[in-house]
Amino acid sequence: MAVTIKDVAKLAKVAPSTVSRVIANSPRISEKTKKKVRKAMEQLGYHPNFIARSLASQYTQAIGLVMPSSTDVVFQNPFFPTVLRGLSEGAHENQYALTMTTGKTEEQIFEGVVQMVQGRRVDGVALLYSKVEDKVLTYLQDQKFPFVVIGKPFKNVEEITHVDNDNFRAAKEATEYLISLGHERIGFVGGNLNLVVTVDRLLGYEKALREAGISLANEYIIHEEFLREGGQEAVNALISLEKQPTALVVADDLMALGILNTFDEMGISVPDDMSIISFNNVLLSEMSRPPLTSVDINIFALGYEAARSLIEKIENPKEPVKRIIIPHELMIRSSCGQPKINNRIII
Amino acid sequence: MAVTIKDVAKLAKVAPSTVSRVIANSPRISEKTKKKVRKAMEQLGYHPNFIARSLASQYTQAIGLVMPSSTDVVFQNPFFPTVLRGLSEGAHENQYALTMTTGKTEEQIFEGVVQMVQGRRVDGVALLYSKVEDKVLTYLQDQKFPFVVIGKPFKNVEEITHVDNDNFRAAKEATEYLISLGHERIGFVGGNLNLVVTVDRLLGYEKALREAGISLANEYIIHEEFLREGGQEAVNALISLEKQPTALVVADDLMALGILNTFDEMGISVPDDMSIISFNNVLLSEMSRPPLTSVDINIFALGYEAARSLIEKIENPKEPVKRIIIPHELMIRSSCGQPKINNRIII
DNA sequence: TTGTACGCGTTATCAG
DNA sequence: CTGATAACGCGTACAA
Repeated sequence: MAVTIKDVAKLAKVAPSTVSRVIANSPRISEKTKKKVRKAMEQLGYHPNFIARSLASQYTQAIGLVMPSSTDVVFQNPFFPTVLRGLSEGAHENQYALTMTTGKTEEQIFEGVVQMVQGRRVDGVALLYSKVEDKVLTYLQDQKFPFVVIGKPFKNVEEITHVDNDNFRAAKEATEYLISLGHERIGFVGGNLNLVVTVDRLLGYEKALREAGISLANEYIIHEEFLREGGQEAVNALISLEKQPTALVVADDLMALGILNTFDEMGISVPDDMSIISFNNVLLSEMSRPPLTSVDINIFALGYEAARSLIEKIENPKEPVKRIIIPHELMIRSSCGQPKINNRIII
Repeated sequence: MAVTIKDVAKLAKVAPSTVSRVIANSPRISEKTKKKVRKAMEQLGYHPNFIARSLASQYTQAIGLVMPSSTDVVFQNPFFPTVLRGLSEGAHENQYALTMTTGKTEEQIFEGVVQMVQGRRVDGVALLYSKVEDKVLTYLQDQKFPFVVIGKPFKNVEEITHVDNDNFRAAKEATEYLISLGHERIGFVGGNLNLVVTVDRLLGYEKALREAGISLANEYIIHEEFLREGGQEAVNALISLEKQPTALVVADDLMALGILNTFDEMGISVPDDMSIISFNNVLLSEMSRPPLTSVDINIFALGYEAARSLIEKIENPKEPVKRIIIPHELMIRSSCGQPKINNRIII
């Protein structure tokens, strides 16, 4: 059996409770005994047992991460390693551990969350996605269990602490950028409409067009699952139109890659024949040909702030609901070509 | 406070220990009392407290995942979401939870592992990487703590349970494939030599050349950090050679993407002027232009089997050391062109 | 400033 | 088949 607080106490000739207080660095212990106890801990190679501590103190110093369905293509997105990194850093800085749960079906995920929460395995939960009508979210609200969502909650936005980008504005700006380049027939390719982020970006796109006096065309708006196949189908639909768009707002870098590919196979040149702007600015977006103009949403910060705000909420339950908006930034590369109007390049 | 085993006991009019046995589904409890107790649990919405259970039973039903340094570019690799998926599934099937730890520096990672292990937060640990001289690995061995590594351990291969591909053979076959296509000047671009996988693949490459009677050329072997910049520098070095290689074995898909890009910028055509074969077959390898011929190493299976074998080891400490080799498969796409000898395409 | 004693929610041992 | 009772390792009133 491992060395416990009692062993340390015995060696240091103090009571176990004293050792406990030294660990907690209680100010009511004299420096002298602290030194003595610490030396004993050192000698024995003592490490506190988190489990026992959790049971006694009723908190675990761990936060639970809920990932989207692992079968979902979204899961393959480089987005996740990056949020994880942010969450990990935010958690680490506050000495919190990370426990994650996934599942193939929604039901499995839900079960996993219930286990984490009811089993008291974690002090709080971070949802790494946001979709409409989410059972998990409702459950957490009912339980009044501390949680934060990365992305914008589908409803009750005012009551749920969340970390998000202003995706509406980001999409609006992206679209406006295309408009400023002289485009008027602009298409939108989005992912699953169940994801709130898709909706937000769609709305921003529409708003920009409306403000510019460009009428919306339903056939310019397409939704496909993220990634490769999605890209292909989207392109086919778009290309078969009589009046083809000259530019595309694509809701995700990976999907944009797929689209880029399909265009290439069809001999359609990006950006000469078609401009593309997308979102997330994952590492790959600068590795494509042409490199993608993409809206950087600062994924790392999303994770980092999520961890921080969640921990804040855990440690101070009275903390008010917060909405943290991470700034975005348009990264201009080559997929929209040089700025031009009437085919004349502007300098 | 949440509902406990005692509350259930009271309602069902039995002793707490009986409830505990019902939870464990002990065969020594009559069906009648089981029913009665279960009904009470249902009524009260009882969920067992994992923490308390862990303390009493000395096992946590959780496994710890150790990721490589989060600052490392490797971390961005789509490899990780996929192993995670495998691990998650393997763990889930056995009702194990997943706890992860990362860190910016090696020291941080090490600390995290010590916390997990000594803090008794997990029953076993999976290392999601394998590098030379790893402090973490040594520590786990010293502690005789159950663990498994994904990849091949640097040393003591016979004493460490691990899940790996036969990267030596995979690289040999990949190289042989290029040779069979008529190539003789074949370069190798690998990542960090601290990673065992890099070494294995390099050795396989060399073996294939030797067996084919092709002499090794040092200037054909390049090591760069994975990913974009690495690709560029590698290409520059290769291109400036008097006798340029006609084909490249690249140790990672992402790096191959970077290389592909650089070639494109330089006006060098893949596969016409240069063939490329790489490893891992991540989703992106089919999305590049040209789509990459890549060795599929079945990343999901790596994770899945790692979880399974780790859990096996946890639940049966006498389990012998195991080496699990996941089969690989060459996915032929377009980056090596059509098979040809002496410039004549074979059909 | 330190020690004693109890409780956290379970499992496990030992009677019965 | 079931019920007391004692751990598990630590935190914390309360007492000293």
